Amino acid sequence: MAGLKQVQRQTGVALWRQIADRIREAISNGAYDETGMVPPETVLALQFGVNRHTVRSALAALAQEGIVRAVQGRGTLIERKERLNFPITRRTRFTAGIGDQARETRGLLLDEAKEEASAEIARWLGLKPGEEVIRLETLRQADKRPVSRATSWFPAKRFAGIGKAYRTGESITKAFAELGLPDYVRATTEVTAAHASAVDMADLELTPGAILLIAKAMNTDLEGVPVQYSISRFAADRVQFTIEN
Amino acid sequence: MAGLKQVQRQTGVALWRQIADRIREAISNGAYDETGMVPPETVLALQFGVNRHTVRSALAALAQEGIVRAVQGRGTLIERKERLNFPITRRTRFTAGIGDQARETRGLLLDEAKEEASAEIARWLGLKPGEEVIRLETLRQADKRPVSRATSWFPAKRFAGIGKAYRTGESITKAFAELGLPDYVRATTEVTAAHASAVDMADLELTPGAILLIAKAMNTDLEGVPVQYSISRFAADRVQFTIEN
DNA sequence: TTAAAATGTCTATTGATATAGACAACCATA
DNA sequence: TATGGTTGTCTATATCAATAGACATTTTAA
Repeated sequence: MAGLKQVQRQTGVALWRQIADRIREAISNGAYDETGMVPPETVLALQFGVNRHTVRSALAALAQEGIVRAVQGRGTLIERKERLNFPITRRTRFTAGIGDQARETRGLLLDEAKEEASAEIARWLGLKPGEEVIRLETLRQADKRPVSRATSWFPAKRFAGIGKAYRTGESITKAFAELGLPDYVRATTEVTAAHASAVDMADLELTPGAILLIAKAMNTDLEGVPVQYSISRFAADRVQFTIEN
Repeated sequence: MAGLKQVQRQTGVALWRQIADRIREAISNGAYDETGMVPPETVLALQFGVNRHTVRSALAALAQEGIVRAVQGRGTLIERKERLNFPITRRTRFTAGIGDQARETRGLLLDEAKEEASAEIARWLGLKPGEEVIRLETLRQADKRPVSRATSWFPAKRFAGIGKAYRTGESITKAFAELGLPDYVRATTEVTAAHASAVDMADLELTPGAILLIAKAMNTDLEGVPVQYSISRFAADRVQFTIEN
């Protein structure tokens, strides 16, 4: 552990940020579960091969995120540690998927717009380019913590009023049900990862350099007719996807 | 586009690296396919709200990676653009999954060891902790470019000699076949994303700050008996996963 | 009560990052 | 062949990132 060069210099990523990222991940993976504390600053400095002040910068950033809390004389305590699991199945649903992993889940409608389908959206929804679609911008939370930002498109003709339905039910499943679609299935999911954009960073309360897990998904009704195409961005250090075959 | 603050200051990630990451992604997404060139430095500087010299640092980094090539008087040409698609299905296979997306695929055995199963590995493989397993460290390439680094565990009793079989066949599927297992299926896949470690960075020829897509997978034989547990790390800007339900 | 161990604060110095401006070198084309 | 557009190079300056050392403050436990 100590000998391994875990951080690199002159790469455009400050050492304190590389170290903060590694510690955040170690906490997520339960590396410090025995003590509930991060190792002392001097020990970390030795492990990473940097000055103690550099480690302090990293810990300050994590404290800013609310992940750790330093107590003079005692050490640096771990405040929060979470990684939600999302099953991706033929019947993938956000709220049901979280299940008992959170006490309270919410879905907030940030924006709603009716627009003409781009070539890509039209292809996914089986429409002609230019046909009307409704776009919803939603933010999903688990226990008041933002988990994902999603952009969804629906055929406007079939799902007029889905924005209002989502706002009251706070869930796509409920909104569909209210509009006369009791059931739907996941057809395809594409998963990628990327750095967060500035807006996603703000909505998901992330720090720069943070990673997003991105799921592009298409849902159909039971006849196989596309009903929704969505691009969901998840804070990568808070979730994992599970695919059961 | 121009008004959007796409980069942030004083975050521990240098502006030139943030810009390099965004341009690399834009190239991957085909944003500059019309011209085959990156916009002029002065235009990019305006778009990102930074000095032209900062953009030049970003482009120099991308040139170092072999993604672009600057030509004095003409502009900055796009050299390489790639994003492989990996279908994750009940019959997920690396080589077959790449299909015609690459001319040549290889699988190199970096290391092989017989060890006692940890609690986690034992759980995944349905063994008792301490039972012997074989661990393979492999590097998979497509057209000479590294695509993924994988660590795999196999029950040692059943698959003695799998290291040698992999070395000759350069594929898990072939190695299984040689050891008398003609077919196997993917049981579960867990997908996460994280920053690359120093060793993965070296093996996958990545730059710091780079993102990994991580797939933890368990394969079984047709009777449902676990035959392999693996942790594969993919360079996130070179691949995407597709899940068909 | 004391000592050890931990975090907090301050000063100083060096190198990397970012901005700014000016001009050279090169390419395509009107 | 002249011109506009583009990348390449140089100098200068200000700020951030990282190291180094010293010492204060707080907690825990001997």
